[in-house]
Amino acid sequence: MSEQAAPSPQLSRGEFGLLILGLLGRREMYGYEIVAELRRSSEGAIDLPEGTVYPALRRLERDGLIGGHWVDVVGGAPRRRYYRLTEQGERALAAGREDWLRFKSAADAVLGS
Amino acid sequence: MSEQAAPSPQLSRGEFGLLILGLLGRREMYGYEIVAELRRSSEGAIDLPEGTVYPALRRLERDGLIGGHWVDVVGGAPRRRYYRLTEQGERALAAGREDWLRFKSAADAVLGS
DNA sequence: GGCGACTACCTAGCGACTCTAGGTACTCAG
DNA sequence: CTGAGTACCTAGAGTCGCTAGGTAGTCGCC
Repeated sequence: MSEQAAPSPQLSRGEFGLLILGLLGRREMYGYEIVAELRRSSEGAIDLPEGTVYPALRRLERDGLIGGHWVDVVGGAPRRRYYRLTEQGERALAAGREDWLRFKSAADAVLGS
Repeated sequence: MSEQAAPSPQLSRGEFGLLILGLLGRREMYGYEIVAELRRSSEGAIDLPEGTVYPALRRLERDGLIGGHWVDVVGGAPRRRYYRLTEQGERALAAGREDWLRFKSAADAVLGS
């Protein structure tokens, strides 16, 4: 290992980034859609403002975990930037899922629910 | 409202603080012990450095969620600062547990585990 | 023709948190 | 006398989340 710095030694950092990766693991999506889809598929429990999501998408792209491309929409609607996982992003998602499972049961043990 | 700022609109902020509250909900503990106990009861999954825990304890005390008192130890060992939950801390822990449950199932839905 | 609502993107800057990397001070074993 | 253990602490850097704006176009409504 150590071909690259581990991004989440402790989870907690980049947690929302992981959720975005989770969504993009299902299908290609654009920022505005991610905000809505996150709210919908979490039944309102996770409601990230745009000012959180757009910078997160830029970080994920900067770090090579996702790739984006512009798509023009017919009918004068604003163009969209669609993102999909890169191969590195797939691996990060898989690792992140494991981290999440570990963290979840650890936190459950501590919180005693 | 605004008798006091809501501390966790989205979880994620003060998550480790919540874990500390969870431990202190079981019994009085001191900082150094919390580090070890967190590592032990999470089976190594959560391993916070002292530089994270001590400032977190100070914040929690500053915010009135925990109260600390010094205890001298016989035998020349360093004195310890034991912390226990205040009433406000108990309430915060209960609310935090609910937040955690909501966040957990939301994240599970998104990550699809 | 003007107003609000919606889609879709973006950024600067504040505040908050985590962690690194030290430091203090004392005890005990070898 | 060196190292390991206990137990506390802090400054500073880096990162992240969110507020609060802004741009720009379309659409429906009165």
